[in-house]
Amino acid sequence: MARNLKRIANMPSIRRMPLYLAELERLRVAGERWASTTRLAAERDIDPTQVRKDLALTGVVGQRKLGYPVEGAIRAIEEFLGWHRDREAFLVGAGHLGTALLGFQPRYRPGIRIVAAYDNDPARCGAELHGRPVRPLEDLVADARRLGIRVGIITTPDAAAQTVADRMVAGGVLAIWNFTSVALNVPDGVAVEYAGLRASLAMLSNRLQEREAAEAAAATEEVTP
Amino acid sequence: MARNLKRIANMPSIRRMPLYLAELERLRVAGERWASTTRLAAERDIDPTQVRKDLALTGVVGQRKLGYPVEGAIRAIEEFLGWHRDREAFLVGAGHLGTALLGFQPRYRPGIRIVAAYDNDPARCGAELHGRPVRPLEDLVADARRLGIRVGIITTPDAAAQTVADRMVAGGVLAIWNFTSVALNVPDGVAVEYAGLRASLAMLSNRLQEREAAEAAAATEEVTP
DNA sequence: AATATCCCGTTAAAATCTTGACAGCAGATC
DNA sequence: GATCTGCTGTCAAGATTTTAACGGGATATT
Repeated sequence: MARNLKRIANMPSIRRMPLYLAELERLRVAGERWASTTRLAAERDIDPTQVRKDLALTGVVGQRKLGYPVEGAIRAIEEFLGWHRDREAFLVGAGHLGTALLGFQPRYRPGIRIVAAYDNDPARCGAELHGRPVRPLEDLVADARRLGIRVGIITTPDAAAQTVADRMVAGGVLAIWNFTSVALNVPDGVAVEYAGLRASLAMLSNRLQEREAAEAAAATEEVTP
Repeated sequence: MARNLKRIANMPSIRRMPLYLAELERLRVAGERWASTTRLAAERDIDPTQVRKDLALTGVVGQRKLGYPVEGAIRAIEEFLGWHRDREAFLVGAGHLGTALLGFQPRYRPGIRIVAAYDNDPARCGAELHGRPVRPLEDLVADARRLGIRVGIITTPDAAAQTVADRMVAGGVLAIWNFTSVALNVPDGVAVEYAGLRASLAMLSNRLQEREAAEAAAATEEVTP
């Protein structure tokens, strides 16, 4: 039974959760106690029914006429995603992107707490980056085992990605957040999630092209109506 | 007709394009001339038919028995996404993340070329970051108009996002790559794409929880089979 | 030359995801 | 206290996306 919890929640729903969370947190800060899906949906251009279905996945129950309790919904989503407690993570690749991730406020990388960074470059090792030590890559496996690290983040150049992933797996990591464009080869039990910066950039380019095509079409239309 | 190019391509297909591109570029570097969807798909855990359908969108045509021409497919995808030529872009928010984006190799932010950064903090302005000038936010609108900038990137804290977006729109920007979690309010003609770092993190957390649940279930099973 | 194999491209079926419809209740209004 | 409104929760329909099935040509093999 527990084995078959697969596919209870669908992917798009999970990807939308952070949107709701952000909106709900804004409402909380504004002092609101209740949030209706009507408002939530309008902000993000989603169907209200969709929002209700998504929220239903988290177990939060709404109040007719009022909506969902802001605090309760936030807690429910966070628990659903496992963001109510931070997991310790290692980051490999202390370049620009890695440094940026280390510098993020906890609010911007919820669910994880990066406890150490690793790098191949001896010049970078030994130093501290935003309060976290930068250590040589060789130590990763032993450190991960010792500390029971379950989450790894890869922000290296593409060329190093597979090697790093191998070490993470050897160290017992179960989930890898991959910022490279390499298709990582890992055993079945390990989850790899592609950060997908290029994917969202692809969407942006595509939509920009649409806009420009529409512009061009409109211009043509004026000439030949 | 040109008006109705909407919904020719579906969203998931577009998001997958960069994966194919990365794989094809690896093959090109390896000296391969042909790429079969069988191999492409196996790498990324996608159905081969899906890959063929996606590639069909770009207009590239394959060769029976051999596959798709590596060079041709790369060119086709790049043109489909509008990545064959870089668009000039402004970046606002010269913090950690903004700096990281400025420092990326062109290969890692294809389709755009960031020509200047803007920031609210006078201490940051005037300097250069990875060869690009950092200018005061007040200048953004005029600069964007003068240079005909179409793409804006927001890497500010959430609080500043809407103000920045307003200025971008005023400056004539048509597409915004939004790294904040704010639901931006923009006119109809402007496209906003959420970078969605938190969305992919949500997926990762969810899958990690699945793995751990599976572990726990397996452990229980041993006790009570 | 005939046969076998590989892989594209298209059409059909299945699965997933989104949107619409509506019953029902809580609270506000009159 | 009756009515009206706003919002939840669920079921059904619709749209989109993925997977399966298969015909057919190009190349290699015997």
